[in-house]
Amino acid sequence: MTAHAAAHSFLVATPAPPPWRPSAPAETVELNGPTLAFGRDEEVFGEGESADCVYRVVSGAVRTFRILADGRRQICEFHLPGDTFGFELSPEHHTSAEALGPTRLVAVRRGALLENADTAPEFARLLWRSAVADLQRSQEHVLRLGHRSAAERVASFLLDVARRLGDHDAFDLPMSRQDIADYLGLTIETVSRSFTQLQGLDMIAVRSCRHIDLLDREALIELCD
Amino acid sequence: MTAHAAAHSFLVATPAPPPWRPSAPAETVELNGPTLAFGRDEEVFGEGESADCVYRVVSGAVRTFRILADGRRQICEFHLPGDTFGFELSPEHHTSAEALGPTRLVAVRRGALLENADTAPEFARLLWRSAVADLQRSQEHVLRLGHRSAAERVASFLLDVARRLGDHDAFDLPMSRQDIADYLGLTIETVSRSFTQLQGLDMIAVRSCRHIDLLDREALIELCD
DNA sequence: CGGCCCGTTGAAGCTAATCAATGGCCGTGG
DNA sequence: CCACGGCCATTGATTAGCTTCAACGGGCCG
Repeated sequence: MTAHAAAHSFLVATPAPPPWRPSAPAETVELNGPTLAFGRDEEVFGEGESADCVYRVVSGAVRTFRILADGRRQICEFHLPGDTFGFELSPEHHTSAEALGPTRLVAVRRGALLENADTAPEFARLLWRSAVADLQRSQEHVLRLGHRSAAERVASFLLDVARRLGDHDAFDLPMSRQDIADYLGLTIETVSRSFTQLQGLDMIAVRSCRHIDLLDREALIELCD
Repeated sequence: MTAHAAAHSFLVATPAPPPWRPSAPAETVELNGPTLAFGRDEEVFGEGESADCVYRVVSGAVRTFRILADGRRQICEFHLPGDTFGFELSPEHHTSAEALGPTRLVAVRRGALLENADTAPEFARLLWRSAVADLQRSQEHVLRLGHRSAAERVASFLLDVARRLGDHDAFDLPMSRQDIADYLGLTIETVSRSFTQLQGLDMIAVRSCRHIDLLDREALIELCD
């Protein structure tokens, strides 16, 4: 159904030479292979489509989401460079995925983990860690949504995005206010007011819509635990 | 630190004889081995403790949660019979886990997936599917929390628990109202009012605090998509 | 320069939180 | 067996915060 479906069959991912070390903070194994390119709002996969592959973000960003019966959109997760997404139990995806802007992805066939466990253990380990990492991001998102005020959700969101983009104090948000609202379970107006509020408290500076400076990380962390 | 820590070293999990079939709805591979017994509110593991094992629920139920700085408790997930929990990237657990009532668990050493991928592929596949299932439950929970009213959250929660307990119209909730509130990001009063409201709409019957009848599944499903 | 899209700001309404009190179930002890 | 006490759940009244509806502003592109 999707334009890139035919490309999947010859996509490969090979383990890199250095051995895996348990304490290494950065990935020591990389996925290589041809990348798929997507433009802004372009669909990677749709809800109900066959889930043949999982995807690793090389550059850009992706949202996975579901459209509810009343038309509201809930974004399950944003996937940033290094993240892997699309893990499914069933043969079909139960979310849709779209690129936020120009994005490059590597696709990996489902089942590659178990098939390669003996011949390429580092590769299997990487896929395993990717799935567990995806699980942990989802659990953190639950903590972000449960019984928390709008400002707390936005503060937690900004700290999370900053960390995942390299942990700098200044960064560009890859997503719109509407995306953030649909991610945090708020309205676009409430998100906007929360940005203004955090700026008034000198915790952040909003240099432009997308460009954020974290001025007081301690205060932001305290705000959301 | 925990009372059962010494037992972990000799816990085993062996694949069952029947071969794995992709389309089988029920698990065709089972984890066997000694079970750990827990009483009501007893701790399985605590936040920050070493994460040596993952756990499969044999009977009873478990909550995983975090205590926030202001004292509020966010329950990340309830784990019912057949569910596996405790997957971690880091060497330590980042949530705590407690039994809701009398509960039996099987513990599986971390790394058992990759170690056994060649010698016991069905077992490795089961662990892999368990982790992905845990991920999917977490993602469904995000959908349950994001931008939904109290009644919608409770309806979705009841349908989910009913399905996971065998999909009968009558069942007993293994958790208290406070547990439900901390799971759905609501207060205990709002949860109680939502139960009353759903009962007034003849969608459910609350025979006792814990015993629920689903009277109109269609309406409940429509309420929460 | 003009139009459009996205984000921000303002005012009013509504939902859930909070504060407070009552009711019901169950264990213990009289 | 019944009485009492404690815990949990329910219900009521008020408050706070988010949503909704509406208007304005500012950047970007034709």
